[in-house]
Amino acid sequence: MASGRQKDNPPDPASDSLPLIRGRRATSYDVARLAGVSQSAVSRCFKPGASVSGKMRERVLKAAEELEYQPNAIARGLITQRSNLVAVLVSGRLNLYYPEVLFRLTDELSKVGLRVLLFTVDSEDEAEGVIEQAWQFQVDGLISASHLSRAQYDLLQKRSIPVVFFNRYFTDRSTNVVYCDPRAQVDALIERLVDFGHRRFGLIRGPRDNMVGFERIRLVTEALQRHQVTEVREVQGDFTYDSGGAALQELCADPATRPTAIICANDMMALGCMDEARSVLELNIPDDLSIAGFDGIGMSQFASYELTTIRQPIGRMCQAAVAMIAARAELPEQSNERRVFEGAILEGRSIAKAP
Amino acid sequence: MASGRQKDNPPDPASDSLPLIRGRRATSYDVARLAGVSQSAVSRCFKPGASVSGKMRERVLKAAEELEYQPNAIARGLITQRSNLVAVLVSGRLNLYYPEVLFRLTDELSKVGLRVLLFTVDSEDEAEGVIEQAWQFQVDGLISASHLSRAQYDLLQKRSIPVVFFNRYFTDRSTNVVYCDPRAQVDALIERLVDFGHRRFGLIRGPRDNMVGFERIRLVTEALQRHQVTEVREVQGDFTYDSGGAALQELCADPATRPTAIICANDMMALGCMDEARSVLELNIPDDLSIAGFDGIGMSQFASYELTTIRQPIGRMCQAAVAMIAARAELPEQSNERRVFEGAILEGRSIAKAP
DNA sequence: TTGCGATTTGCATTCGAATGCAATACGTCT
DNA sequence: AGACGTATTGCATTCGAATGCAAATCGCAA
Repeated sequence: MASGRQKDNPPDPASDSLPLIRGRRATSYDVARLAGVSQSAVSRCFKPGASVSGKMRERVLKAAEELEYQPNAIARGLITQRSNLVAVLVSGRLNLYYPEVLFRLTDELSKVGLRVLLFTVDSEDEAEGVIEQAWQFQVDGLISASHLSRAQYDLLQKRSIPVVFFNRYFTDRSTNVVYCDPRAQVDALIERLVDFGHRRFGLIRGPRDNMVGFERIRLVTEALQRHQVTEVREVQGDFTYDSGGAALQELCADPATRPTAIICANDMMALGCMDEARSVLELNIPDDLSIAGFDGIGMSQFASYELTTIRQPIGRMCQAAVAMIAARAELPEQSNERRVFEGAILEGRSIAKAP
Repeated sequence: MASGRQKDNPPDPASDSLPLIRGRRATSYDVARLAGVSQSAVSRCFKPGASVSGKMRERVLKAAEELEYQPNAIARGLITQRSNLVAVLVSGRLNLYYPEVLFRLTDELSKVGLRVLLFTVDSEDEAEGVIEQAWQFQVDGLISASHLSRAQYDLLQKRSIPVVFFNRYFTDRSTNVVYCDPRAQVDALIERLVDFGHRRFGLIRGPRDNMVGFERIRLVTEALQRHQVTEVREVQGDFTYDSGGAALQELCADPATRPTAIICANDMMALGCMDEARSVLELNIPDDLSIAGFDGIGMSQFASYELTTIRQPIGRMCQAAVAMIAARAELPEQSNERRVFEGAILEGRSIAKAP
């Protein structure tokens, strides 16, 4: 055994012990010593607006480079009370919508010097642990693309951890939130479908606790009412591909009264729907059945689908979320803000005249 | 109002300063004072194997609960030299293969008490910054599902940051790596295709610097040679959906000699291929053209595709990667290890007898 | 050369938890 | 009761960088 075997040469005092195990890193003291200045000076050279003379900065940076010194973010965080970490919470690992968001958020955060501490949850109660972890790591904020219970949210509030919800909002509390309001596009879409002669509609909802999904369907319902469309049936989905197919089956149980147009609360279900329609019900899209969705995920535009959908401006939404969280990391006690973006219709080939 | 209203018995000297701004968190000192013990005792109560009597533990935990104390991971990291952070580096935001991996890795890491610091890169030179950041945050390890240059890798080595590559390997260095060897499945697949009468093959490569993609195509090529298949054409792709379609066009430029079977270095290109074949070339899959891929991403099994592909056991691979990084976070100087997993053929409906 | 204000620099302390070592407390045995 | 061994506990220090304040230095004018 060769390990644990280096404590037998105690003579040397303290200074030249650099060829160390476990790659001991240079500290600001090491740099200070090499440059012949104080540790504070080193610290200042790495702080943007600090008062340092050009000469000093030069010497320190040279020494730092020589030792490959990089400030220790952990130690810095301890003293400044700012970790520069932002917890990002995503759920729905099954929903390919989140990866796009996640990557964008990561990019935007890194542009403002914040790092992503990633958490994933399947169920709501897992969020409990996430909050504890985030708290332990002193995150400067939390961006949640997932549901948080009222109690969980209150806990974050009490600990003054800024929270921004991404595409989630709630009726039981006021929060910071970024989302997309598809009202105008829904109206346009429904108008077009009605003009195309559709009179029987099927709507596929999202999971029950999801306000965004709920709201989308509500907007659709209202628009349909405005057009005096009465034959509207809603069925429940859960945002997954499979649930889209299952929901379609439900809607088409009686072929005589099956809808001629289907609106899904998200794209993934719409894809499931299209596939089920084609491969099981042997319907032609869009000739036999029109289908539309929400989100505008990349896949929806694959040649097999070319889904007509209402896209969210994900890029701008991510920027907004990051701007909001960054501002609150800086100045925690800002009032809540809602940033609402317009959607846009992404023209596909999944809707047509009613058969 | 019943809250925040217990400071009107002022006799005690310094202890009642709790209703603080900016949600000042309780520290181990606060807990110690409340429990009437030393700070060290508190610390020990939160350390698994420490020497604490039952009585003490009980008192401390009660006080901790009352103050909602949670140890500060940042401070702990500073003294223990262990951040419990693992950097995870993913690229190819366009490739839906990574999200699945990312979510699995996150899960597995959290099971062993490690948190994910997420980094995304588009190009290789961005990795430079990632390494600096990871270093600043004292990560205990790095799992890379992305390419790292030799120099970048050496830098990590020098700093003794353990690295595990996920599905990436290199010829110019020995590393820790987890990957899937599809040899057996490639052989079986090619044998089947040849039995089906295919004699003209098209292969779509991955990006040039990607050894995994290269190796896949190499295995295919060798298997074909063993079967005396000589009409094999390779074209270049970059793992994206679009590049799959473009590559197919290239392969089918001359309809007379177009391949009857196509093997793509990943699923995403295979999907692009299928869509291009159907919607532009008006070919039937699998009757006119057989297509196969690699990875086994979720989408490949959507009804529109039902791709025959060679799946990687992502779950086990993620577990392995996490186990490797966790072990090396504990004991850094372990020798490099390669964990190789078998693939599995995922039966779809995208291959058939040659036309 | 002296003096005064404006910069720079260093000193000393701080953040919150972990831990080696010494000091207790506890238990057991004679 | 006395002696000794073990299990707990507390003290003091440490990790690495940031920062308020005081000391030192500089520039410039009189």
